[in-house]
Amino acid sequence: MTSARSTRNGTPGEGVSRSASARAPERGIPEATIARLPVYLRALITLSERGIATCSSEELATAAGVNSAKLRKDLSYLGSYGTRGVGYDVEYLRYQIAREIGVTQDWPVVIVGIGNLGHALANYSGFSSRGFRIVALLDSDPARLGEKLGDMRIRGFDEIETLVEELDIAIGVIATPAVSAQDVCDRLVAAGVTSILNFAPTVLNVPAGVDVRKVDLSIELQILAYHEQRKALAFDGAVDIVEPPVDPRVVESA
Amino acid sequence: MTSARSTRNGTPGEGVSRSASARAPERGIPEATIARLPVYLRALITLSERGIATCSSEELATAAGVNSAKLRKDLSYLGSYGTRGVGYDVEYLRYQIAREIGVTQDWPVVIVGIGNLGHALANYSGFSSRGFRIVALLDSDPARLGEKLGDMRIRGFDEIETLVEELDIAIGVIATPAVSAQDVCDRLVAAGVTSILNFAPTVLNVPAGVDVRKVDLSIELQILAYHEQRKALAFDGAVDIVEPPVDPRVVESA
DNA sequence: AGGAGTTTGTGAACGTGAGAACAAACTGAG
DNA sequence: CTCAGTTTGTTCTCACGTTCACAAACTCCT
Ligand SMILES: NC(=O)c1ccc[n+]([C@@H]2O[C@H](COP(=O)([O-])OP(=O)(O)OC[C@H]3O[C@@H](n4cnc5c(N)ncnc54)[C@H](O)[C@@H]3O)[C@@H](O)[C@H]2O)c1
Ligand SMILES: NC(=O)c1ccc[n+]([C@@H]2O[C@H](COP(=O)([O-])OP(=O)(O)OC[C@H]3O[C@@H](n4cnc5c(N)ncnc54)[C@H](O)[C@@H]3O)[C@@H](O)[C@H]2O)c1
Repeated sequence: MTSARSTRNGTPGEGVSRSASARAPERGIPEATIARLPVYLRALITLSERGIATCSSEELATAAGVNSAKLRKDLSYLGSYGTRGVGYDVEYLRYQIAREIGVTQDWPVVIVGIGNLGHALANYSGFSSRGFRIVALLDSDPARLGEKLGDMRIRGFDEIETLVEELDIAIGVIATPAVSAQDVCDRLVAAGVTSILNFAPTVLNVPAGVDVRKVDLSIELQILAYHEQRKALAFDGAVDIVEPPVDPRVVESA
Repeated sequence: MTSARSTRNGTPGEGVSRSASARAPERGIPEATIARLPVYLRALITLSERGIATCSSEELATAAGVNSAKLRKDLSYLGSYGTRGVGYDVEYLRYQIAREIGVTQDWPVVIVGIGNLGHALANYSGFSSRGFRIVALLDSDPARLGEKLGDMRIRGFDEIETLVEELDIAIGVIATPAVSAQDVCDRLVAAGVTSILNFAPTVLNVPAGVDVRKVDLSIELQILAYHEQRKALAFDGAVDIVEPPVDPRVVESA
């Protein structure tokens, strides 16, 4: 499983090579925080594009849609990049977050399964501006091979091993039907891919050391449906279904 | 804001109309549990399709990719639908979860922004089998109007108010560019939509009572990139970057 | 310089979620 | 009926995440 360890694109310089000296803020950042860093990064980019050079935690928090205390605590895990009484330098903080996430350089990405969804992803320009470069489009359907999409061509899934090695690909996107997803996943992992974004509605089994994230639209809709149903019920019949049960003391007289 | 309260499709009968008597298990189900119920539902459907009539919490948990204790606790919020010493009846539990989520009937859904992504969503057959029916495709680009997609036609965004009312639509999907997303959102909410699934990379502001969930692919990739970077660093330079900081006492001699 | 006004970074309180562990409830065999 | 074996539902504990609240650190004005 140690095929593609190479050097990858390790963030250069910037004091990580020390073993255990000076201040070392980058110990363990909570998952919940990591999931929000990209949101902060995006908010900072927006502010930057508007020509704003400095912002307070309050402003940034509003732009990111979170509580300002949470934002400050999140940022404090990265280090102390603000100035009390002033706020944060937008460009500086933007760079620090990008560096922490690891998107100061581009990550090469392969997409497997160029059907409905795969086409949309391949045509999407938003990835390249956010630290990713789609470098390969793979499909197993012979009818699709050779089809051009932008400046790329759909290639056979069999090329996966060669491509992963040659292009040093660490991240793969699965957009095949659910039945093929586990097979594709196994093959990706065997080829050396260690991070997978899965669009197929299946649970993927992967060995330790491989990260999987899933994007499941049906689940998102079902979560919305649950809450929607509750709202409807709150109007219709039982009123006290959302609110706390209202202390009986209040109605003692009746 | 109370335009579209109507009766919606409130789950019929099934003992929810009582005010406060008997056992009332459906008080407050944790968000984390709700997010997993759709996963369990999908696992049950798979088991059902394989002709399996009964399963233990252990088997279902494996199929859903979670810990069995967590699964049992999650299910216990819905009620007591298993049999000790035996397990769960697949069909029965499947129905109970579907009912709890609110997908025993179909929810009508509108998609706004029929570009790359919108086309993929509109062509996707997986929604209809999971409790949702796409009933309208809207776009503001005159060039797209009238285009046929399956058995549906793209209509102008201006029809939103009429459609929401006539078709009793509660759930909307936003697949427009980020710049338009907030406008579209405001208009959807004003028309009576109370649940929104947002694909545009923006934070949406909505009034209380409206639920928003976002699907942000760049964020997912960036989270993967973060972990990927850590893996790479663990090989390269600092080895103890993942492990706890190793007390300085150890190196006291130097 | 000093003091008023801002805003960060963080300690401490609180709430939510995960997992281990076990009693209660069932089955089936003898 | 009893007993061994199985599996659920629940309790308890710990870890994680959120929010409050405030001292520390800065700016700017007088
Ligand atoms: N289209 C959507 O909007 C949407 C929404 C939610 C989920 N999904 C999920 O995303 C996945 C893709 O959806 P889609 O609509 O693009 O499906 P699709 O059928 O249009 O495309 C699937 C593609 O994968 C290819 N493929 C199949 N097996 C393969 C294999 N073993 N190796 C490589 N390629 C293989 C097929 O040739 C096809 O081109 C599905 O799992 C679907 O459930 C799609
Ligand atoms: N395509 C992808 O794979 C992908 C991936 C991640 C995120 N996204 C996001 O999803 C959204 C859609 O992406 P896309 O690639 O389909 O873009 P697109 O440009 O292909 O399509 C956008 C569509 O929205 C329509 N539109 C614009 N303004 C509108 C308005 N005010 N009302 C109604 N319709 C309007 C446009 O006419 C167009 O048809 C974007 O926000 C994008 O960032 C897309």
